[in-house]
Amino acid sequence: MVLLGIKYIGSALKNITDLKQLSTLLKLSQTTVSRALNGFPEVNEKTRLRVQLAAKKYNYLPNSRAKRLASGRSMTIGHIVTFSKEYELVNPIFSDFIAGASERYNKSNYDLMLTLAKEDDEKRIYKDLAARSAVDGVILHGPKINDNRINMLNELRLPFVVHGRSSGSKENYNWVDVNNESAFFRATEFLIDLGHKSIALINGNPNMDFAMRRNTGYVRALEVQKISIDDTKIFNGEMTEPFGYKCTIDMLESNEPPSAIIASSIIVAIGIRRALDDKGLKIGSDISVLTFDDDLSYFRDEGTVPLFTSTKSSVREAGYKSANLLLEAIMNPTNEKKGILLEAELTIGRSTKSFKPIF
Amino acid sequence: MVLLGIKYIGSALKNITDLKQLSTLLKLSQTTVSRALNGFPEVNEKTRLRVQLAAKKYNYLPNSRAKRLASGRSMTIGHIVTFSKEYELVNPIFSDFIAGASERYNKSNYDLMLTLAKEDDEKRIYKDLAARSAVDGVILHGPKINDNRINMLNELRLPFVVHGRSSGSKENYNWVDVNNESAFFRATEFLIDLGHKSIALINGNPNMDFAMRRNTGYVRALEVQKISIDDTKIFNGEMTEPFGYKCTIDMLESNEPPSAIIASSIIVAIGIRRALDDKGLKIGSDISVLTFDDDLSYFRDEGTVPLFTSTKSSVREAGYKSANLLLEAIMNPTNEKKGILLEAELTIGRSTKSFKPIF
DNA sequence: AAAAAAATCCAAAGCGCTTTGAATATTAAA
DNA sequence: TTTAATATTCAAAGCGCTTTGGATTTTTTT
Repeated sequence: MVLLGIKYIGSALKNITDLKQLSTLLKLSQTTVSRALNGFPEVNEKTRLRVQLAAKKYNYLPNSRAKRLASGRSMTIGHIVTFSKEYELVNPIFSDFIAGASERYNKSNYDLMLTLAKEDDEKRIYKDLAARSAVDGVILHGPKINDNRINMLNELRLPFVVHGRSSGSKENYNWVDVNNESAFFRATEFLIDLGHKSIALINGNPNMDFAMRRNTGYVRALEVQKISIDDTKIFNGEMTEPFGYKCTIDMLESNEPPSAIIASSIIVAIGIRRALDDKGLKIGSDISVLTFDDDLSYFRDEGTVPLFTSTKSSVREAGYKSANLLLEAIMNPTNEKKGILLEAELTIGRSTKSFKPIF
Repeated sequence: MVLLGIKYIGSALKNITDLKQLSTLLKLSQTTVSRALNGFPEVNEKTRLRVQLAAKKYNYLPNSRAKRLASGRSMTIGHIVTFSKEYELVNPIFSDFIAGASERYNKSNYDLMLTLAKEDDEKRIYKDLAARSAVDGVILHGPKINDNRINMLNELRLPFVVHGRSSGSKENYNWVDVNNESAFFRATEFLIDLGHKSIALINGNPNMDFAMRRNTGYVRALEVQKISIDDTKIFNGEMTEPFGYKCTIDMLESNEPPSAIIASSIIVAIGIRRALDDKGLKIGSDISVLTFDDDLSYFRDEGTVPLFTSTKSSVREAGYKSANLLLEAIMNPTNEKKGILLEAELTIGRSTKSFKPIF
């Protein structure tokens, strides 16, 4: 049984799957139906309502593939997440970052395309995305010092936003970053105020921009207080739990263990805690620990007084803001490039106490 | 300066952006060029080589948007990840799952589309994806007992693979799951063998299928040994670090603390450890802890003897296999539905010791 | 009431590919 | 050498939308 071009199976009405069906049903041209659904002004409001109702009734949604081709826009944002070559590490902060970004994309009907790649493949992937015109823009994760991906993306004329920044880069680009330098300056200063003089830093890989800035903040605070920098207490590496553990054990087994440790990630801090525990030391009272906290959802401390004293900044919020900036840049390609700097807040927990000698 | 349809800027040759340009350059029809690039047999091998070389030279890649429309396939797999309504939690295991899936997709030039959504929106999203024909298939995450999403996806005729299973569901579907029942049976049995009689279980949300199966395995092991089940020692909730902490504190402050605890996630186990530490108890010697371990990359224990005794199964591998099964199902729609059951391995660490009374 | 302006709608072209069906060139069989 | 079979190529249609330019209708102005 066929009625007005719509097939019925029994009494249940079948979905309409393309514009043509819908327009013949409504006795309108495809043009008008398309315009009605896309909110163009040159269509009578009564007609628009009729169209919208029919679309809803028959579960019609425009075919994404066709829409993307016809409109010349992919309505898709690419995120390329790399894992380090040695280990196959996927940074868990990206889940929360993407949760924030996704929230923004949903509002504008953009899709999110995720590519996981080995570091060596990353540049090829950007080039491919641009060549095959698969995305309208990308988010650049984990910028390094002097990151030449930025230069490359500018040359590709692919709109992008950097999550973080790249010191040394001469390029002009959009970015969303947390004030790492200031966060770590304040963190270090806070520990010095508590009387600590030997403060270790367990940081990310040294080629990462955020690690460099954090190091700068840390060093500056020590210099202000005329405390000499002890290179044996600065660690750089992949910010895993075992890394935090190992660095801490090494220090505790050395001649002069620090009285306080600053960690670059909550996951590292968890490793530090395990090491202290193994050595029979009490966090806070024996050794103070302060961590940068991305506010990862599965580690969110719900207690009134959190365990870790931290400089906290929501990576999820960074995701939302990055996405927002990128969509703006896509809509208005002539916009000036813009940087958004988020401040971290220092939250006092139970992991820091004023200095008292224990060794 | 225009040469053979290709514009030169200075001496640098400009990329070719569509088939037409490439085919006129090569003095071939679009048909032939398309076939040459897509590996069709009806094209001379010399011609194919010539085409491939030119494509590479001019950085030509077929426009994804056009290709998807013309071929009728999206070459895209959808992953819908939900966050629970109360908290906005994004499960970190999904990073590693997706890393595995992504590896498989890359091999077949599929893209991965990620949607994060509130639980309430999920069904609408599946319907939309199907209606707008945006993906060729989806992976269903976090199946619940009697999950009606499965029924819905079958009705939508959208190919899918469930990561996990759904007990009670009468539907026929593809799935990849770890043998949770057996893993937790063995874990419990192992602790009983060590002399433990009071064993707590900190599990996921009770409506989750995996949580139910784990509970079943745990209960069965106790029953086999004629140990009565103590409901006050079974906890269900979102598997966060604070949840592990809180459950443990509650038990330790009760009249009869357990001598061993089984955790459903390494993140919960970290919370347990913190609680034990706060109460001055030593993990392993005072209270044994055994955890299910998804082998999350950022928590991977590199030491020779890992801290936690665990039943381990790589969620990354599950991701790869799920992706593989889905692509198979898409290629051969008439294939029988298939289930893949992964076994977890019991790895002995330092967090479990034979029972000795401490209270 | 006719003319001008505004509102509403439509036919057809085009997005950049894939794929069908036919044409042409080459090779094998008679 | 001719014919049949095979290999290779091509022109054109079509995927399901958006968008252009024009046609038609309605409203406003004179």
